[in-house]
Amino acid sequence: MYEDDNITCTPKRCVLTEVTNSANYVSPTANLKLLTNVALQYPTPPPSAVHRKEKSLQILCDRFLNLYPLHGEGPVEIQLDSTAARLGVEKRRMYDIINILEAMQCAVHKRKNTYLWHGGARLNSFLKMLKKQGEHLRLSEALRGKAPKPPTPKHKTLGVLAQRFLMLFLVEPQNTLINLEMAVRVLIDTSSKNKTVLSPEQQDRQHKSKVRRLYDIANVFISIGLIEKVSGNLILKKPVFKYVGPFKIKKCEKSVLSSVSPITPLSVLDSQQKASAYHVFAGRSKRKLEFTSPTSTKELKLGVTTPPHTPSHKWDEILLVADMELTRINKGVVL
DNA sequence: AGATCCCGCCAAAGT
DNA sequence: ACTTTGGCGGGATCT
Repeated sequence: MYEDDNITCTPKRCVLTEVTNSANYVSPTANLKLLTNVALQYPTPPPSAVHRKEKSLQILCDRFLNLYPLHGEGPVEIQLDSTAARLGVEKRRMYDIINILEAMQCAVHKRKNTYLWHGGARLNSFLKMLKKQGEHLRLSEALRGKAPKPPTPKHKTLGVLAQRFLMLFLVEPQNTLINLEMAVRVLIDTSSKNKTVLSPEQQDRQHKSKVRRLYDIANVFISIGLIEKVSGNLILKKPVFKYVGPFKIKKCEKSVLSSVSPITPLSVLDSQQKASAYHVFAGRSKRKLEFTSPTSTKELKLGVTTPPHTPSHKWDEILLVADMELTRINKGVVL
């Protein structure tokens, strides 16, 4: 059922005697032993090579969603260990995925080893809240160095990072392209690091680490259908991402339906909603994912200037990103 | 060579 | 003390 996804074709049949040079009949048991030995003779199929892609978080998440669809019935319980086994991965990888999905309200940590899967049932409303939160954090301004970068909590950093990464898309005009460099810049809290004045070396390490995480996050976001990687842009070599959610129906590799536009309008994002909860995640644990406590915004009092709608075509998009990128490059290191 | 990011060590949080 | 979570970055792989 599962696990068959990777199989591309059936290995070519061949008679045992061809392989063993033996014409004598052997019992099934002996056969097995023989085959095992023969198999060991052959060079172990490249343990890596093509396999790396197969092991990507995106693929893994795809397979995970195969087991637990975004658009399923009622909530379902997920056992991490057994799921990991079914998917044939280390349990550690399950944490990578489930943490991000949890941050998207797709699942809730119920108890040890157990999550309650809600799928995308809450996604739309949650995205609305994320956008609000993003505006509250003034991420749009922060992106352009017009506002301080919001401090980041210490727990659930992957989940928080995922949420904030997504906020960037929600807060910006539709179709804004965002690259990882831009994102990391706002998402790294450089301001108050206690007294630890990050040495330029540590800074670089931190930066790289954050980028790694964003790659991970981007991969599951892509799997969920929230964002897309925009490839082949002529201006920037680095990849940029584009928001395409919520609920872009995953195009199944196998069957292609006739319908064309599986993209749900983003109208939901424009409506207002009272966002009262900062603590998004239920649960009594210390490892609670929380939105940054209400930023004590008394220093800068600017109205949120999120542009209403700026339908822009490709070039505008690219130029926007290019502009920001150039600005960064020219500006060098900034606080 | 630089971008991408899998893998798993090991420490913190939880029981 | 033991187990479960998950931060983190070395280095393999891909472009």
